Amino acid sequence: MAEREGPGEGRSYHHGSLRESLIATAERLLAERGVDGFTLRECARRAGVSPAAPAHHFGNVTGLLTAIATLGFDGLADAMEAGAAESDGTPRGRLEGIGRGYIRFALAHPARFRVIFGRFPLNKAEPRFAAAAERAYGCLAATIAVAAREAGLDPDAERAALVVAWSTVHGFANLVLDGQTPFIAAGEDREAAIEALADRIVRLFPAALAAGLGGSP
Amino acid sequence: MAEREGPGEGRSYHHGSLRESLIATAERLLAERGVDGFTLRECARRAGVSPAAPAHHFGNVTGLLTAIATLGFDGLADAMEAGAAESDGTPRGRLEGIGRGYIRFALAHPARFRVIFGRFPLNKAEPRFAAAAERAYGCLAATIAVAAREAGLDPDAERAALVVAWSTVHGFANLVLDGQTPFIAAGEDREAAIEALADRIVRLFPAALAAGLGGSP
DNA sequence: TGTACATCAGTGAACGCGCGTTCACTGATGTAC
DNA sequence: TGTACATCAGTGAACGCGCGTTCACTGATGTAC
Repeated sequence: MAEREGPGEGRSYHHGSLRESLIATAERLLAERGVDGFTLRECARRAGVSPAAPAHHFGNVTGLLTAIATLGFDGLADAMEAGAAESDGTPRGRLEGIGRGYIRFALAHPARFRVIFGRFPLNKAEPRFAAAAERAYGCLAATIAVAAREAGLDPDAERAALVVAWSTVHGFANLVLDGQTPFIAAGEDREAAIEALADRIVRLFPAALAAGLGGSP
Repeated sequence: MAEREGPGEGRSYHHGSLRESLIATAERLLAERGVDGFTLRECARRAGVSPAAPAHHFGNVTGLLTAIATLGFDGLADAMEAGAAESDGTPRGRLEGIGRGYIRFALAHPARFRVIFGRFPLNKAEPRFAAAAERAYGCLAATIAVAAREAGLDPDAERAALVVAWSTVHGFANLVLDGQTPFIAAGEDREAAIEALADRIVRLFPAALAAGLGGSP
């Protein structure tokens, strides 16, 4: 993955895997410097390549970001499916599992997560991108649908359940990624606290949903 | 507020309220164009003023953003307090109220909300900014503390309750602001759907929290 | 009520910079015969 | 197995642009006497 960053040492004329290398570099740059500070030239520089090289693979900056976003939606769907597969297989267990997967993915791949949900210029008509986005959302919706059927929710309540579940994991991921964690004490082990909180959130929300949605006026 | 945008028509040499005008312009620009597309020069241009003028009021771009963020935290605290004041006054009611206020603020002032939580360059040591930030967080924490005491939560559970509540409203606000609302049908009245969902979320979460947190292993 | 003068709040030209993209090019690769 | 040649994947210089900030300046305002 970091195979050919920085110029020099044994370069041949052809890079060999510039496409992948540029994506990896772009992700690192986004994670480090945020939305600003991300430039195509800087990506090229870090990949040890001339500023014109990326155009051969991505056309322009939107193309590169769209490639990252596609990886993002696919990875998000994978992570949610993996989370569901780890669960006990019950509708609630699977709901908990996709929540776990969602948070795990966001924290493991901040750049992909941000590119998906921030308002970056993306080529949303690109077929692989559109397919990946639909797959990720479909995974969430299907899992909620099963849990909602089990809980006997009407369509309005089902939609509210989806929005609450999604909002909760999405909000938590964003707060952590944006460093908005005043609830973690100064001396505390940050990593451990985040993991424990994620676990509590995720164990909580399917039960809370079913309970709360059942009996509200 | 839009009193003196665009040059011409009756300008005197002195603007009169350039500071306020620049803040308003910057917010509009941020809401329109997002993080990129926001530049100090464009603000000055829209305020009908030379590119050097903002420096007299804000020093530099970080100063302007910090001023917006200060308004943001103060407005967020105000909105939460107003939400709590509208409630029935019970701990759960007040918790529901601050959630309502949080969402209301975020949707009404997208730029302020984003500047607070995005990773913009801010002068966090600026006293008024720091005070506003602390006030907003304090409002959330105090309301949760009362509700947690009533529900008999231990400190770990109280913290989880805070994080869940905050995450939920924060996540919903972000999804809506980022246009990530595939759960709203194409033909549907978007405004109305968002309001109805916000209402359901907010009515749900205090009850769900108390129920869910009580009996988890 | 006037007047001198300090201070405030703007101007506009200029700076150096890094950006995305284009262009004609060239070295490397792979394929047809 | 060789060889001609098309295609691929890079180079590096150049373009025009808009940016944040600086600078010396000037018009307007407000205050002391």
